[in-house]
Amino acid sequence: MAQTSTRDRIVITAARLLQRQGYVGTGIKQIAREAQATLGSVYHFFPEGKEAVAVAAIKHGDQEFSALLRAALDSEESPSAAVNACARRLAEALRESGWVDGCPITAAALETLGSDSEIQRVCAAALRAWEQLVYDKLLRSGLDAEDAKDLASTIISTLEGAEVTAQVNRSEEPLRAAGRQLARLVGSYDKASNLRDRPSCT
Amino acid sequence: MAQTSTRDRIVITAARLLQRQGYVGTGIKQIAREAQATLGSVYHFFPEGKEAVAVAAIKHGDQEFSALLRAALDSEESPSAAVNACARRLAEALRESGWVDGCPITAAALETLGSDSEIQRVCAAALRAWEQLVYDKLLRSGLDAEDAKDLASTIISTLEGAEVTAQVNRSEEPLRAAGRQLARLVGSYDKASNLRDRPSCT
DNA sequence: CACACTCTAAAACGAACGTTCTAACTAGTA
DNA sequence: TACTAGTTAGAACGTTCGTTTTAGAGTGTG
Repeated sequence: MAQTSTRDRIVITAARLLQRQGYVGTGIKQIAREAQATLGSVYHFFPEGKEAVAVAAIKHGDQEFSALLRAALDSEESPSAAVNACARRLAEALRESGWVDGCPITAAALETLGSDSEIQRVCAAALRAWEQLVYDKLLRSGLDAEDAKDLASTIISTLEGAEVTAQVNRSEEPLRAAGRQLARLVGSYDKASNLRDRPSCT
Repeated sequence: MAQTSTRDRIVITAARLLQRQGYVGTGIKQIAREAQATLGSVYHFFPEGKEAVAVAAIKHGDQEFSALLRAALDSEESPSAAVNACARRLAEALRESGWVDGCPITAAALETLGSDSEIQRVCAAALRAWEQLVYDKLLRSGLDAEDAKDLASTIISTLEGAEVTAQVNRSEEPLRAAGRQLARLVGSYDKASNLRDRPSCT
């Protein structure tokens, strides 16, 4: 962290703080302090002010989360096991952070719902990107396009919600339960085709 | 609203604002203004300050959400249809509010994760209560206790997450998709027993 | 050396924050 | 009328907010 550029330190620190305290709860002076930068540096790199810092930070969090999701999805071949792996990795990361580092965008997204700020748009884009990752995995596994669309949306929603529930309860269990149930749900689409092809049950 | 007591107006207004802007994003002066009360009144009824107002507001939102959930769960006999009804009613209410009135506690819960404030505890209690409502419905429908526990947790998580996704995307679709998938998931537990009892497939 | 450019430092601005305080108004009771 | 308790009104305190401003280092090029 000492050899990273000042700009990177600001973005990374802002991402962590936004994720934990939300947009309004995070001061630009706090970002500067914890990033070991000065207020002048922050406004030098982000002359448009706080919102620009937040947008960059959310994009950073988006990519980090995408990487985690991609790794988990690629770690298992079957889509149901892959989805379960996502939930398990999220649970692990959440516990290790002391239940504070959850979804990088939820808090900021909820606070800026009323306003039509740029923050809204990057959050929406992040959600869409994550859904696309899941969607692609499901398609590669041979699911119907329409089924995959509904499923991918639900999987992201469930992971999102289970993460919040896990944070509030300070427990991995909501995420683990969500992983199990999502695996069962995804598996039910496989089984449907299995049943169709199985000669003993038609 | 004109004939409700000042205290009630404060609580109801605070609940709406907390739900839309979160805890730090909602000022105590704004609460007083929009509740048509004065700052003196607010501190008269809540001498402990902002946090006490928030706790009362969140408890109010909890009960309102519980009522909606209970009504939806009771509107259908089969558990899968009931869960789907929950999602549909949430989608309806969300659209009617212009995508701003989502889950009454998520925003406040996320902001106060680090601190061990009373707000944390009421939010956790609310989540547990909602889960219990779903759990009871599933038990009444004849599911295993262990299955019902996992399922109820996942259902609440999914509704929670789908609501956020729907808000960010300004669309009912995430909630409707979640409702469909949750219905399928719950139905798969029914079908398991159906399959077991069906003579043509053993 | 001088110059331009990037980056950092620190002080200061008005506005809004949560909170406290005192004063006044409105019943109801004697 | 006088007294009390419950409620409202509004000014004021110190602090922090996001932002602006001005000045000063650091570095490579002419």
